[in-house]
Amino acid sequence: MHSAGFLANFMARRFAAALQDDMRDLGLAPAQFMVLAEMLEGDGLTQRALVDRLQVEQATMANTLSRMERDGLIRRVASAEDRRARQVFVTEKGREVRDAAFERALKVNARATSGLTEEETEQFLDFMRRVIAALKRS
Amino acid sequence: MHSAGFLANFMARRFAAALQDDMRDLGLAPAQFMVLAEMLEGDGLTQRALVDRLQVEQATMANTLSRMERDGLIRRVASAEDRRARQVFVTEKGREVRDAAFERALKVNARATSGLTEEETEQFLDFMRRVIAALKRS
DNA sequence: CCATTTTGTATAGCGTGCTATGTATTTAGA
DNA sequence: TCTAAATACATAGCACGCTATACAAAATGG
Repeated sequence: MHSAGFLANFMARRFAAALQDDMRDLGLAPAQFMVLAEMLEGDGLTQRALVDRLQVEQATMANTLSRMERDGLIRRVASAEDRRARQVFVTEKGREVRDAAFERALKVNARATSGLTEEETEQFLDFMRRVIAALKRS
Repeated sequence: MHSAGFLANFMARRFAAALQDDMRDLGLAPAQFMVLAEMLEGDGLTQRALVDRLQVEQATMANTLSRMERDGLIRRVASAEDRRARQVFVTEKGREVRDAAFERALKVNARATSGLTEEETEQFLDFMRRVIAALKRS
């Protein structure tokens, strides 16, 4: 019925919509949650480090961080070692929101794969990784 | 390493990037290609019909069609039977661009699944459909 | 037949992604 | 050392997705 590309796009939009719905009351958008989640085990990361981990372009991250700073979820502090860089710190509000959001994100993932067995879910993740690898730019 | 949601998002972006790269010279963006492809077997569809087929919101489609009309890929004509509706027709330029784009889209899909066997690819598509179904709004 | 509801589009406003570009700082190399 | 390259970030501008809203036309129900 539909191509792999179409399904991939549609599935990603369903994931984002589910996350957005579940986090609506927290005032947290999907990409913003990813940033907070990435700093669960320590903040103070530079924008560059977040770009590497979350696999988005530098400009995309800069804009997402601007919105998060505007909303009081993070603070950006000029780095002492490298004056070009700015370290990102999660605010108290950011931490509170993250805790609630994290559980909901786990549930979305669980719900998404609720129609798959454990083994199928593993295969599914593996397939996605292989497709991503195959699409790496030449 | 990454959740299903993260991988789904990343994979969809890789698909879109691959399509965009390959169609850059045609001046055709991914969502625009989908519209043209959907009308391969006959145009004159209303915006509503395209929304149903391509599974995006009505407002998203309206905006995409506006850009396509601006770029001379389609024409929108007020419907005779229903004066609310506008039928979408592919222009000559749209048809030319579509023919070239279609082959490239097939190649992107082929490349994406080149690391999977035929059977794995079938499983992969099935998994995505099941995940999409599981994420349907309640 | 007329009022209400439904349907088809358009628009505003926003988040997220991208490329391209500019600027400052740091690093490397001649 | 001093210039050139690389690096970190910001900004502009665009595509595309969404929700919310408005409006006109069609369909429905009393």
